[in-house]
Amino acid sequence: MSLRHGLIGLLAREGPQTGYQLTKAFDRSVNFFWNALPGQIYPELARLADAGLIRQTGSGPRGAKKYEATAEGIAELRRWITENEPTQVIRNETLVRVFFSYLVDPAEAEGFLRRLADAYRSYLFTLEEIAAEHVETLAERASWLTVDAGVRVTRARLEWAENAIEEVRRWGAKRPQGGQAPARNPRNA
Amino acid sequence: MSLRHGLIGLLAREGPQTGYQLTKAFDRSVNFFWNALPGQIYPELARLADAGLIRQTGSGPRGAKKYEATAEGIAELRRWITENEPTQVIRNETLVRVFFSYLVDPAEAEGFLRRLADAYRSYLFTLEEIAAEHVETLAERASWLTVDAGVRVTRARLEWAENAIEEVRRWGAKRPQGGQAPARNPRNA
DNA sequence: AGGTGCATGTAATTTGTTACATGATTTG
DNA sequence: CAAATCATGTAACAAATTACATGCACCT
Repeated sequence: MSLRHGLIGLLAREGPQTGYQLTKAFDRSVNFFWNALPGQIYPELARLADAGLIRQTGSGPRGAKKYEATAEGIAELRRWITENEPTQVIRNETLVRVFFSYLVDPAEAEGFLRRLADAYRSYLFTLEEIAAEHVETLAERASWLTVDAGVRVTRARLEWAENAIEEVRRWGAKRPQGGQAPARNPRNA
Repeated sequence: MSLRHGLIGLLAREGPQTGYQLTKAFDRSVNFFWNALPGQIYPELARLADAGLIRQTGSGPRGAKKYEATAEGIAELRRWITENEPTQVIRNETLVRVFFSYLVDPAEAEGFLRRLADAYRSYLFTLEEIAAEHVETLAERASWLTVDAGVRVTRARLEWAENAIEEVRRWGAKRPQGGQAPARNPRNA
């Protein structure tokens, strides 16, 4: 689990924050590679404070609690960053769909891939803009590395999708295989 | 959630199976992009049967239940494959580590990236072997597309990691920033 | 016949999502 | 001051992981 480490890290990186500020900070940075919603962040902050990895330093406007990372929290974060790689979780819904896409009308599969390619293109554009921003501190350089990873991977995915569209177009001639013939109009299914 | 769809799909693709056979089939195919353990698969099969998306057709050796996909199940799978893309979940622990890697000794960060690059290299090798296998049916072609996605993305990640190693080497000269100075020997932390 | 591993499953726990409740602040 | 929206949180639920229990089947 890296939500806890992401939270400690953001506190270490950007100073004392309230839960709300952290959800915003998540959106702007870590959220590119780790999603988290308020409903998970608030309880996790309470648990982290219990565990002594973060500490409440004061209060914000409306009963808000400001937290900061403790030395123990930062030590734990450091330990986690360099610990042995756990067998990593792979969870890619898109590829599950593609794996079974031979079951649907090739035109629908193609449409799906086109929408996907569009999404990759616009995401790539966003990432490239961020990657072009000026970078100075070590923290910014580390952050830039994650953006660069996003750029390279998204580029690869886009090229893949464009290729896959061509491949699926070639399926157009044949009937889809397996199971019953797909409904031409899914609304009636 | 695509576990349920993965299970229906494997039953549709490879005929009636027991839970155990499905966990094996998972390992060989879908597992490359969607992890699932027996502890999740068995209960899910029971739920799918309840919902009428799969059906028990017979029994295997030791009280094992053989399932097959029903027409309803396949219809649901088709519907899901082409439905509008849900805002996709991003969850990449590696990048969380890299984002905060400026907190640790650059030598440790470099070591982490080197192990990562090694893992990518051997994974890439595996995928390239699979991609070179002979492909014939539509189902195999769809499967090949997912392997090709893996190859391209892993190649991009490997190139990224090799680049990132060079970048992190440049950090070596400077002190790590933020928080307290990292312990040189994490065992004493 | 007894030991080993195969195969199926359950239970407890953790993690993550969704929906909602509440009050505080700002804006018109 | 009323309406909108900001901000914090909880509760109910769903999904996923881990650890474990059980018993069959095969081999020697």
